Amino acid sequence: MPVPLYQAKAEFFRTLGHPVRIRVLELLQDGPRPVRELLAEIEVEPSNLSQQLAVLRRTQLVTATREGNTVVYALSTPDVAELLRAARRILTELITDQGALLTELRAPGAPLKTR
Amino acid sequence: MPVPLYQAKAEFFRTLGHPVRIRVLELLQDGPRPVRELLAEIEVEPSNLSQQLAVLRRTQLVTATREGNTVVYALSTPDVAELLRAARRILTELITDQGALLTELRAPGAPLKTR
DNA sequence: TGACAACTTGAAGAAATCTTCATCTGCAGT
DNA sequence: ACTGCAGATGAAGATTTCTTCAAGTTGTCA
Repeated sequence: MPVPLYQAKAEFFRTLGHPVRIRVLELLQDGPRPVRELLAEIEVEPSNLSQQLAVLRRTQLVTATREGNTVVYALSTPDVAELLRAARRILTELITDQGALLTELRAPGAPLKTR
Repeated sequence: MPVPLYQAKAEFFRTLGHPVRIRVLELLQDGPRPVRELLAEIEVEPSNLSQQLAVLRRTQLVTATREGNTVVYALSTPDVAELLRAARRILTELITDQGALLTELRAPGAPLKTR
């Protein structure tokens, strides 16, 4: 393997590991969008958004197309949407598990489940 | 949204964004394994592996169980395996799509397409 | 109990990533 | 050509994450 695959995978996940980039990808799930719209929905400075879009472009997760005086971004493959769904499933599960534990901890006198 | 969900997602992906942690998760896809075995397959110092395992434990992606004088790790949910598969699909696609352009991936930002 | 093995933990310097600011490019309208 | 707008880029300081080393647990066995 030219570049260790697990290295590439790690890099890939790291590019997803940023709130703004996640939001961008989620917004693009519903179809292409101009930067202007992304900017309206994500609370971040224009130059910061641009930086994050550049990261997504470098890893080929999105494509940018100039249309007149605006730039339109789109997911480069629908697989990305599927990945985000898989992630959401896991997160939901992990969080509800934790949440259940938390509520039990908050209820004094209630016996803790032991596994 | 209760607590920014996209923040939690980003954190989640960041924990996957490390070569050693990825390898660990992939090895655990085939079932639980003692640290000793992980150590034999991953080229990393014991203390470093331990640090990475701690990260995975904190985010609840894996569980650790002491069995005699060894510690056995396991995926906390099979969904993790599915996520890794989805990631592999995307990566494969992105990489084959690029073909010869792969070399340029590292260097400058991809130029904008013009229409 | 003492020695050893298997891991974990804390801490600190090194390295990577983020945010922000100033500057720059490409396009449209005048 | 000049101006303004939409984004992009480079660079620097702040923040986070990594790696490594020394020291600490916990369990086993003699």
